[in-house]
Amino acid sequence: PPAPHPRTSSDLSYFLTDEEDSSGLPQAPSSAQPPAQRRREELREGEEEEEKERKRRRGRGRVRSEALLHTIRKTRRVKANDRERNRMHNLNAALDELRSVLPTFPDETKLTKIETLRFAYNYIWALAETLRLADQYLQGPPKQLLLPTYLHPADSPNSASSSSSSFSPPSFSPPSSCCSSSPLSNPSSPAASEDFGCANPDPLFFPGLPKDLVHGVPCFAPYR
DNA sequence: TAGGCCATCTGGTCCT
DNA sequence: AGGACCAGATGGCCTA
Repeated sequence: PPAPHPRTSSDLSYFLTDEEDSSGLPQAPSSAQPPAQRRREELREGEEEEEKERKRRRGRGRVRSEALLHTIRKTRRVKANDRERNRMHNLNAALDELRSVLPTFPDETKLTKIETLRFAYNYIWALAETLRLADQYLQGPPKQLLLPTYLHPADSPNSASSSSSSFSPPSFSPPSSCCSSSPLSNPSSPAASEDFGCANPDPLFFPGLPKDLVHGVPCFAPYR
């Protein structure tokens, strides 16, 4: 697991300069306490200060010392940071969920955020295209059906990560809901995407369609 | 070592 | 007023 980020709001000392430490503000609890606990206590302190301030305001007008204002601002900032961190965690969780339903190559490193979004775009497009062509087939089967396939980000010539240009996946696993778990040939090699035809498309990737129709699969890259 | 990716903080703006 | 959202800044980690 990745090491925790060294700079988090859990460590309140990050917010305190030397100057602030000597300003008479409540000092952060002893560093012997876990940072999270320290932060919670700091937060409680700030909330208490805020409550006192509210009462004071209700009572006899606004009397705020600079130190108090500073504490209140700091408390709000810490809360906002927590919310923002949580929001980003939720966003990342959603991205992870999206990754989990996309086809992946064995031993492939995790897709980056931008790759995940672009790949999802392509993948959905390819699935929609497959449905459309399958529908065409049902209207009247052509001799040969050209099915679309998505372009894996690792294969995309316009990939966000140019560093992946040397990537040469031997096979990939389709989503579990798609078909068998047997390794499938990669339907979109860079060369194939140039001439719009993949040499060895695997029919397993197109469940429910006659094998002889799944042939000469073109490789599209709708997202640029 | 440079560049890419990421997590986090931060202040501004919008919304409820 | 407070929370959500956003974009810029910053610094750490990793890889070529």
